Amino acid sequence: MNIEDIKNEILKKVEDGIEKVFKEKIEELKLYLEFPPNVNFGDFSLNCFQAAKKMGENPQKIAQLVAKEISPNDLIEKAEAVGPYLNFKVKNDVLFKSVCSEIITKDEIFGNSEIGKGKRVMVEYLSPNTNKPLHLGHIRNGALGMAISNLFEATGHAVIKANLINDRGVHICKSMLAWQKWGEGKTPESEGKKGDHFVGDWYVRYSKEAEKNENLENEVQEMLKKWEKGDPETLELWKTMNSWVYDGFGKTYQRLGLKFDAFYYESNTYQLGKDIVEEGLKKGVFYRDEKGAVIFELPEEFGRDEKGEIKKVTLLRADGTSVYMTQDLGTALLKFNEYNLDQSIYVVGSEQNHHFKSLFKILESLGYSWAKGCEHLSYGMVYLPEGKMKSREGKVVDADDLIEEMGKLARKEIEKREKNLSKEELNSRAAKIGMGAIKFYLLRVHPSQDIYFNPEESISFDGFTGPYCQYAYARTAGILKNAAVADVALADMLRNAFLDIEKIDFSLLKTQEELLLAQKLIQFPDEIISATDEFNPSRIVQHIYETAKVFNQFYHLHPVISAENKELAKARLALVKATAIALKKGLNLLGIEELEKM
RNA sequence: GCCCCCGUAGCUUAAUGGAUAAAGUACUGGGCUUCGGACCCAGUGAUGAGGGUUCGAAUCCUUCCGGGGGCACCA
Repeated sequence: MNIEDIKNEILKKVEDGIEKVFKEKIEELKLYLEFPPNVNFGDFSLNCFQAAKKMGENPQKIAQLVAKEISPNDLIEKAEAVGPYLNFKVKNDVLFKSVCSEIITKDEIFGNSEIGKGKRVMVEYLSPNTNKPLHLGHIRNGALGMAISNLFEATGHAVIKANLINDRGVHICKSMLAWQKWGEGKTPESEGKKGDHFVGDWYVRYSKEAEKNENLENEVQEMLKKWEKGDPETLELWKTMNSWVYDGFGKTYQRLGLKFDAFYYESNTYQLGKDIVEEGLKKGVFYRDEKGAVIFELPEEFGRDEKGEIKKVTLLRADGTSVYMTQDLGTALLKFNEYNLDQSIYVVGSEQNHHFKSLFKILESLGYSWAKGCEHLSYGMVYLPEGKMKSREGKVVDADDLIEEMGKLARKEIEKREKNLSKEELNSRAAKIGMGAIKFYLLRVHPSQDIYFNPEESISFDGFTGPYCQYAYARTAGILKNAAVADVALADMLRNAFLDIEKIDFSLLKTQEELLLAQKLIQFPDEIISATDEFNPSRIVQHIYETAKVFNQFYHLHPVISAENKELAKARLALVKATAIALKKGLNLLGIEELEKM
């Protein structure tokens, strides 16, 4: 019997009870079980408010009368009405056996579901510009993008992770112009610099020079026109500098554990965008204004501008050059054409809420039926202590610097505890712990929440942090490893991968900590589904943290290997194994690696 | 001017309209003869202000106060 079976069986009892007492058609009530907020309320609970509303009955009365109908059996120990709630306590041995054997049998696929089976989803994330290195905001975006992709995969969707590279435009021309003017033929190689940082330096140089020289702006516009016309020299420079950037980005992706299945380049999609604009003109969805620019009028729901006029979006400048929106139209169509998507998710900051709302409205107005599958996963800004990050002013937390810094701190902590580690082992552990801390810190709050980056808190390894959860996992690994050498019977069980789990006497598990732990494990699969539905990985963060916390409490009070007797040791070992699997799964969903030793 | 988001403990956050508002951090005090102390236990401490809807509001509506983001030819 697995967890789903238990829930279904309880629900069946409830439905039978309601049918008997109230003669109601239970199909229309759509009953479902919840998890009570407190261990003392049992393992599962039915909130009677919903049913009461539909039945026109008093929720207390429903809870009480139905409770009387449900007598204890070999599954249910107690059904109890507490106010408007109907709480269920499942027999401990059934509960522990179900959860442990299900998790251990499923192992890596524990928590997975098939609710998204047959659905194709694209997650576009990161989407960097090729004029400067990645910064803290990109790390948040990358962490979110990977976590969301992992969640959709775990719920059975076919996921395509896409990176839309913003490789053209004025901003790119700025670094190109600066290098052309003052670069003296230098390269990342000649300067011993990572390519993206090298190019970024020229972007900063441009901004500084432009303050003194207004004419530079015109030169940049000239360069952009030359680029759009396909001037060979300009294209050559563009290709060279972009290749330096990609080289640098590749290294950062690897450090961050970011993966992509598809790359889109705006230099490839803006032409398609222009075609769509032409088509929209013909259909009369857009119009040309007196200057010659192509315009879309937003509907009333978007509000009015300061003059009280309807709001507009420019789709093509009067000189025929494309804008951001032009490119996004092209890319959107390309995505759906190439991958036959059901859903297309854009992981982009909340400052672009208006842009994406407009984009989706335009696609809908053009009559694309797939437009309703477009969704903006909007996330909050990352603020530095001094204010918003501004790359033009060099006020950013550089991604590579931060990763390096976190690795250093983790290394220091490891060396405090364990000397004489090989350099490879030390660096490998430090990288996992450092990255775990950053990702956890950025994912632990709701995506829409702005983050005020607190350097001290972000580098902490104590409390509600990634390393805390990794540490709990390392403890489970320690127990499993030690059990294998300490005791023949336990070693046998581990070697057989708990094949004889049926013989374990789970009725020996009686403590509150063991029960709390089992409840956290039971709730995990539902959390994965909710986190996916809500586009909210912080639910997983919260849940694995709570699991780790309960495990630490259990660990502190109840010895496993040296338990009072061998049978109890076996049961606890199975619970530890199940916890290990769940913690690893949770961390991996967040893109955080687990460690056997820290 | 208009639109959107936010305001919970000193600080950072949590809570499908539902059970005693939950954690971390900071502060105070306690815990290693034990499978790893990056740990565990205890204490102090909160829904910006007013009005409304509801059996029930941190959550919905409204006014005010405070903070952030956005408002076509930047991305």
